[in-house]
Amino acid sequence: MSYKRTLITSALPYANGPVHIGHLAGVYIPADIYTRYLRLKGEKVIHVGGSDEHGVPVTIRARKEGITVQQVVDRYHNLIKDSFEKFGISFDIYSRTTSSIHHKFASDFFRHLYDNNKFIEQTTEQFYDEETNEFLTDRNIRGECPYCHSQGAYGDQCEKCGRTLSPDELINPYNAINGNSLTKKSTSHWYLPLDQYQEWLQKWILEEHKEWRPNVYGQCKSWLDGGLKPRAVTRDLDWGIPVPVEGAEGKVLYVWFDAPIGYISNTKELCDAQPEKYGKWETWWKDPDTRLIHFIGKDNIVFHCIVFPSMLKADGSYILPDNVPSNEFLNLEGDKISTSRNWAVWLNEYLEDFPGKQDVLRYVLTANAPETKDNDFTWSDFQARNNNELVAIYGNFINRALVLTNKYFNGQVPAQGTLTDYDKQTIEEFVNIKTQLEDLLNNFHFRDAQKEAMNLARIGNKYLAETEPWKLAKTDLQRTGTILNLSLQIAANLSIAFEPFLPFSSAKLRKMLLMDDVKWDRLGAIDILPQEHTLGTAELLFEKIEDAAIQAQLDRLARIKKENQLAAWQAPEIKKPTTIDEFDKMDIRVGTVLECQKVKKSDKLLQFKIDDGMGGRTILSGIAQSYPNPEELVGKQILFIANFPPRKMMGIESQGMILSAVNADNKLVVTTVSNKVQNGAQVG
RNA sequence: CGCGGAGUAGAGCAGUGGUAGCUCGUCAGGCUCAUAACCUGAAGGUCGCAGGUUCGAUCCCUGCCUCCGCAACCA
Repeated sequence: MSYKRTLITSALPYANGPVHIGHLAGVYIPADIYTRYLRLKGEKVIHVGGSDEHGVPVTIRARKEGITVQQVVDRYHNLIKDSFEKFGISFDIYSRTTSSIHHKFASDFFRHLYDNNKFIEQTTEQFYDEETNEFLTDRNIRGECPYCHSQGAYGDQCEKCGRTLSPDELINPYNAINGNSLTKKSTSHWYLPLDQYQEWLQKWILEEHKEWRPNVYGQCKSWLDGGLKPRAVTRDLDWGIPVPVEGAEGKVLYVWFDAPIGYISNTKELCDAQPEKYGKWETWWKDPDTRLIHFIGKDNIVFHCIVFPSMLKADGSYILPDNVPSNEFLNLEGDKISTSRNWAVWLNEYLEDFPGKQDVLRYVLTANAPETKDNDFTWSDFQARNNNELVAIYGNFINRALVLTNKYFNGQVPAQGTLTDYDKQTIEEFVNIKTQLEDLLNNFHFRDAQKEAMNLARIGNKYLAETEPWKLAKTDLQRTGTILNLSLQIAANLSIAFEPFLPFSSAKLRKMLLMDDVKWDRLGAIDILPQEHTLGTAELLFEKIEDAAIQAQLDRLARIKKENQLAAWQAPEIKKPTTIDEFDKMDIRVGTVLECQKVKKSDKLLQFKIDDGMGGRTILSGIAQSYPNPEELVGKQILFIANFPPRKMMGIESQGMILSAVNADNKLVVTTVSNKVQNGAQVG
């Protein structure tokens, strides 16, 4: 397969929140590694990205926060763009779907298909809110479930009984956002008849792209086997790109129709701005010598492999994706990453907490990339990979080589004398690194490729350990020089090999080596640094990350988890009906805590001494785990049941039961009175 | 319900119809130039469960279990 240029796209992040490590691991780091790799090889390549700013969720968010939709997308577009820049995600252009170029382009794209009869028009009855003048999506309609009759079932599914529903089945449907009741209104939309592309897609994907990753291929096969149906490409909304057809007021292009067109319009924006550098946008999208690669997450497979190619095919003048490397998902500390639950490591926050450590996150996310299945990100793994791999293996090797050179050769590259058999054996181990890396990178195996690069540092450490130049320096300075020369050549190789993965560190290393140029072709060579070349100032390539920094992150997550638990809490169901007579049998009293301490050898029991106004009593209560400092209860007036029969626990007699509330986190909270009352006062 | 992906050493992950691998962690030894880093070696697995095909299955087939996605502000 030969090609002249490569067009790389990264999934457009939705401008409804900051980006997090899942986005980075799933899409942007692999895309960036691949882009940097091709650039390093001197190939023609552009990397196109941008924010997806249409669709319903941004409008909901704006309404919730009382700001305009434009303000929402501006805020997050800028935040996202800034995060990408700081992490070195090297886009040639990062634009947005609200740009005027995109609006015009997407509009023209639609119109062109429309004029060529590529759409079918269908009229359906849909639920409508007369007050807000809007049609509702299935998910925003709620009502009574027709099967289990629970309230609040969604238009697509009942949470209670799990049945799949359609909005028509709901009893008394209402708007989930404002509670308004709904009426039915007919509306017409344009559909892309995917069924007409079925046969063509089957041949194109199932026969001609068997090399796609199993998850991608399998997902496509599943959709194709199920039979494709026409898919709506317009929506009744006021936020988006107006449908460029007479009489289509109030309708916009469906966000999934306009977003991928953003890849094209952003390319156009780039090329129009710098035609001398990038040429014509059509070259990137219509010349069969261009190779198109989409980097996406697994939730986007169907749109990039089925829908968008069908759109391009419908137009007829575009090339199609050559590969769609899709990653699975990254979890965080065992739980699914979630924007709404704030369960994420946000890039903007990471940059504040770990300034200058972008490469550490890049390294960890690549080392543990979810290439074949969902993976887990943990902070302890993050720390371990930094301290044990980046610092101990890579950084340490560089430091050893430089310190030794400074010590014995005043920071000048010594001459490479006669090579011993062991030298040759070592060279043999990494001379093929270029081919190995290329094989892995060409096939999108970034995790393995990075491991291969790290292996070079291991080879370096081993070489120093075996040859022991610090000993030889006393007897044979010439041999010492050869060893250090070779070590420095390995260091120079490392800066090239890691360039796609850890661009900031590679630049830093080149500065330390005063190595001005980096060429992929030189990878594997042992004469990158010339004899007597003067090295720059040595500094540490990576720094250790202390436990305290990791603990701070874990504490933050624990706090969020607790907040979520409280937010998600629902009151338990009311018990069976009882009577006032039953209640009256309980003699509930107020008493003041005189003493409170843990019962020895018990995990759960606290021993209370209570002033009950009748000479005092001892009560045991199983709440020790909720009160690590029991003395804080001393002096409080609490409620207790006074007429339970005494009961021995852990050898102590308990004369009653203290009343506690069970909180959302299952912690028990002792009940008390709002004003001071006499001890022994009755409650009823 | 269905469809797709996944389940392999304490942790995180590769891999293959024929002796099960990598990184980290653990343990032992070596080294001391280096950010107490580095090097060598060892221990540690009925490859989710149950059947089947095969001379032989972790791999292929069937069934089941669990997790994730398709499908709620998600890459």
